[in-house]
Amino acid sequence: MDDSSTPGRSRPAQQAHCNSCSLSTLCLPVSLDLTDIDRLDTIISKSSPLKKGDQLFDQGQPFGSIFAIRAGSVKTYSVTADGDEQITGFYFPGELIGLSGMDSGQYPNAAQVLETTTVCDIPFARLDDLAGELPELRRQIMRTMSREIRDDQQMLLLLSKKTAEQRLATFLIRLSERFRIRGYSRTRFRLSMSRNEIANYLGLAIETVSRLFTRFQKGGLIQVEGKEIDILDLQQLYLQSGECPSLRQAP
Amino acid sequence: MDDSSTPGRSRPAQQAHCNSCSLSTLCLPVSLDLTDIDRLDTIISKSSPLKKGDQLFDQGQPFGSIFAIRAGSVKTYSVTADGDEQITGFYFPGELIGLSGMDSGQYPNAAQVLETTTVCDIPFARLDDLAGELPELRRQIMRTMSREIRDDQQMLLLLSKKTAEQRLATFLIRLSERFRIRGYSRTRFRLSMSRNEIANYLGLAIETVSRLFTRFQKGGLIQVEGKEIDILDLQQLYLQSGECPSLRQAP
DNA sequence: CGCATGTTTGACGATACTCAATGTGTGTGG
DNA sequence: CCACACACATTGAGTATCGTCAAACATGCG
Repeated sequence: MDDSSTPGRSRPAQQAHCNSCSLSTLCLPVSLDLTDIDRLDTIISKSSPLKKGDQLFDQGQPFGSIFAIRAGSVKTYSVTADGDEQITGFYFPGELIGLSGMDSGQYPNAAQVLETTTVCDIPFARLDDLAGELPELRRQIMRTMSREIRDDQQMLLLLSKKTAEQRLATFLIRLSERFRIRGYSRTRFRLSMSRNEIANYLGLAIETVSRLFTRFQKGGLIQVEGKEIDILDLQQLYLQSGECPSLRQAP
Repeated sequence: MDDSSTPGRSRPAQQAHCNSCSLSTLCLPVSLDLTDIDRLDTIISKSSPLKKGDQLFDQGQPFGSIFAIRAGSVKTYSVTADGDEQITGFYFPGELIGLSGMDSGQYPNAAQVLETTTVCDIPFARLDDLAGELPELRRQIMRTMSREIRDDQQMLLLLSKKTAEQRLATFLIRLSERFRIRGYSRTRFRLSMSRNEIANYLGLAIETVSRLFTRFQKGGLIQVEGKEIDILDLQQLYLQSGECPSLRQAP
């Protein structure tokens, strides 16, 4: 079996088709016209399905491509000097990964697949060329990076100021919103990451996360069964989260 | 006295001159040729000196410009639902602020001046136009955003995994490096932010920061006198910080 | 079916926070 | 120029939240 750590090589790369992709309103093609999307298509290749645990890229690996998720989910993480990892984000269909590698020429973090996942491989050199010709593409890339900065800073606030309870409530609410935007239920979904990964991401011990799930369930806020979660009282969860309502997007 | 919350308006804006600016190797003009820098100059205006406490922009304010620091220092912070603030970064000469406002059309955080500071006001719409014509400028903007993402993610790691001691050591080391790059001493410098701001940034209580300064001093690592700091044992401080040596830039 | 991995629950303890008082600097006005 | 006020900083004592350790329990895969 061939090495699937460099997606798109394990089998001959397939060309992607943004035009027919249901994610085009969330992903890079936003606000491109059909002609421009076709040009984007020519540089993008779709990976064969990656399976849980496959690396999209490793920390320190030379930066070459950014990746758009077509289906599945991915985590990014940095590794510290003493070997333990810090998860910096979870990514879902339509989202872009790898942009933080642009500056230094190598990925400053690693990306690993959480479940069976397919991605679009977008060679950065070619994307950059295209960005020079298509102003809307350029803007969309920048907007994506801008959003990433904003989201990371929101996480700084969470890690610095919020209690364990608020962190988990915030986490669930943000997931809920992201699923909603993608057309899924905002109250019933599957957590593709493990408790350990949730804990790591939220800066908590796994035991704390486990206890909180139990407490939220006893309080009637949620119903959990393994990775399946059902949010029973989104309103109450929102109050627990300490989130600022003004930052919500208009429906 | 006129409102200086919108710098560049309090007095007639002066044109900036990147060509003669000593920061051009750190700032936006990196890798632009002289002709291109001249074009950049035409859209940039230099602010009159801002004084401690002045706002560069407020959270939620419509996004219009990004700012480059010429002299002084600035903090950015987000405000939570219940009113307390989280500092998301400190910025020094040659660094760019405000890029996170691109996506949503309003600044998701606020920026406040820590000491007497002058900045360059760069209207984003015009910068964006210029980015369409100058590929190197486009790349530099993207690299800047990429670096911001990387730095924020480093902070996530710090807040999530490091002890109070490691956080402060890391903070001092990173400052040291940034001063070195700017041609200042890497062992003696002035902290333009208060203890409170350091504590806030590092996700600690002010008392903890104060105790750590004392402990570091007793341990012979540093010498503090108010805002003046002298790093006596950079090596040891580095060991305390738990930072990964591989991430250091080549000298 | 059994091992491995992941999750839950409990008891205990440490790190860092809160509260409170004292100490130090800085700017203002007499 | 000094005294006062105010913000900022330091130091101490007590405590709470969350992490660590440990064991039982569930889940899933070969």
